[in-house]
Amino acid sequence: MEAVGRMAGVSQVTVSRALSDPSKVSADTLRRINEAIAATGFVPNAIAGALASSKSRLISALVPSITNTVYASLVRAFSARMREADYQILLSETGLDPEEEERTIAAHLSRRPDAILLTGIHHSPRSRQMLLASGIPVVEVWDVTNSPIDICVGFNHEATGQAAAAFAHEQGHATAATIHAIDERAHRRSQAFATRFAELTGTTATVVPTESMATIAQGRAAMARLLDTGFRKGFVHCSSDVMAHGVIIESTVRGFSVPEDIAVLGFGDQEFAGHVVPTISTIRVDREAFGRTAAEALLDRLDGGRDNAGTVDLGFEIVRRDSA
Amino acid sequence: MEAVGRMAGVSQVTVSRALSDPSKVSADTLRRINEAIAATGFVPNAIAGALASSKSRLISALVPSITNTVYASLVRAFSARMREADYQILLSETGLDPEEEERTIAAHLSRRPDAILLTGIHHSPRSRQMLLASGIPVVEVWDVTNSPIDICVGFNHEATGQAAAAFAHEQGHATAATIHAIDERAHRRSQAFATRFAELTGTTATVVPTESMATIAQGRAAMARLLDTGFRKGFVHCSSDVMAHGVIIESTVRGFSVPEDIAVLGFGDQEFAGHVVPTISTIRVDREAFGRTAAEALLDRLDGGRDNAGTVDLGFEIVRRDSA
DNA sequence: CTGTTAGCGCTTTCAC
DNA sequence: GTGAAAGCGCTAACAG
Repeated sequence: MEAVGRMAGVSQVTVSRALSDPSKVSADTLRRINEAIAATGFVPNAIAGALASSKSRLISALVPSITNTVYASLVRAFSARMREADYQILLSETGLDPEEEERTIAAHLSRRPDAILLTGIHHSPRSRQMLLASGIPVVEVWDVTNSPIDICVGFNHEATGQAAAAFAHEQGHATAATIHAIDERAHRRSQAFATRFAELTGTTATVVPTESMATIAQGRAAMARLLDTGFRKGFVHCSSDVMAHGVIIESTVRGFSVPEDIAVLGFGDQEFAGHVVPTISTIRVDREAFGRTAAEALLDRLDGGRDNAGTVDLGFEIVRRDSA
Repeated sequence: MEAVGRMAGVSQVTVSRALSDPSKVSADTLRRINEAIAATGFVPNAIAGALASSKSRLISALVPSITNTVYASLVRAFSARMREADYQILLSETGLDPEEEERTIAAHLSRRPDAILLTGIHHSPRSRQMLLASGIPVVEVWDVTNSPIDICVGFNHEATGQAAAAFAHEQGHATAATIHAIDERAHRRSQAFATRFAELTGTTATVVPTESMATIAQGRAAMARLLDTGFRKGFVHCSSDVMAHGVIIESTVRGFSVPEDIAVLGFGDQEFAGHVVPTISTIRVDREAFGRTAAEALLDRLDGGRDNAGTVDLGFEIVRRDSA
């Protein structure tokens, strides 16, 4: 800035002003400064700016996995909104390990982000403490709780499982199974489904956990195991559309018809769900809305808003298609 | 650090040393400092550190879209490796617009990243200039060129299209079409396919562009259009597995059999390709390898390596399954 | 509208 | 092994 200022015949501060608020500088000065910037190829140093102003214009975002469409589209919507407001996103994957999340949170906080987005509501005590101590707005997405760290935007996972059980029951299914990926929230949806199904029908649903994240291969394998143990007819609740797709394929290949023999309900309403054959009935959650709402809540706070702490439940909706 | 030092009975610099290189501090001092850190909940300010040392330990990464599995898994592998080396990733989507990329590059460079990863080899002149002026290592991934900005890790898109045409020809197909998403590289793969197919068979392949990114719905719609214009038998080259999946679904629904009537070749070897019915023949590129190789090249450079500029072609492979 | 003076919280010399 | 001093490149008051 010093050099740019010299070239434009002004001091360093004036250059700073021209960049941060052009209206504070005379038209002629502004022109000369811009020329000097163009000539030198000057790129302001945001690190120095952040240190001096203690505003980093950086938002940190932590998700379990970015290859999972569900989180990726949430982050996309979140980033897009934050970027409009001139914030950048420091993104990290935390995987499934809370220890890993704790380390990542510490690393992110050292960059002094202006706010932070976390996935889920379970964080280690030390994580909570660091977050609270940092004093920045925190938004937890993709789940709801009565005791958020700060802001929380999500939906009730148990409620989706219960709604799925009611849906199965209404359709007269007397037998059911629930297949879920290795994911704490998927597990809770499955459990809620099984519990409510038992309450409604008196019959226990088989819970089939898989050893990894949701893939078609895992869905097929899980369904294969279920069929091998004698499952012949009934309702299959899946923790994701990808799993459901695998379940449908395996069932069809083995000669069962969907939904007549086996009715399948997915979760997430991913793009393909409405376009494969048979189309997949699913539980829709508006992923983009989570990202957008989380961003708005944070922006409101960053603009001086104080009273929007608390939980927002964005709900869900069962989308009935051909598979169930 | 001042406060931590006071509590531990040492100066601020000693705290700094204890954190950056514990071996420079006596065992006893180290212990007292660590106690003080634990007691105060001190989190070092990486912004100040970066300003003082002019090393940000930040790597910026620009991809067209994070919801596209192809780029997401590439970034995943890249981030994982960089993180092992204690670097964090500043990630942004650039979309399809080069202007947008230029703005994003400027914003990223202002954070003084230690290196930068870009997707593709086409960047605006001003982008190239800023990148060069920044003096940091630059890696371009997912394509190859004879004139990389610095390091380049990718594969030859034209070559994949040509190989696909040869593959179609070997199987005796006399008619062909190629469907591609709105993506410059997908377009080049399609063109290369059409050109080589014409050279080999004397027959022109129909090129079917779609108006958006790859989705099953787009694949189905494109195939519907193709069938509506009289396509009945032949080879369909697709710019992605997702498109291919849509093509297969639409063909099947309309009573055509795959691969007997219509042979379909995808691109990317995504997870589902080997598990849907029929399994999808595809062109595999090792996405994780691109991310990992790019990371290694950057790390080498950041560790003082100087001579690894240039292009690495990681190639591709046709995976023959049931759809073609 | 523009300039001067102080830092922001670290790392980097250079002493001791 | 430890400390003192001098910045890194900006922004934030405060003058004028």
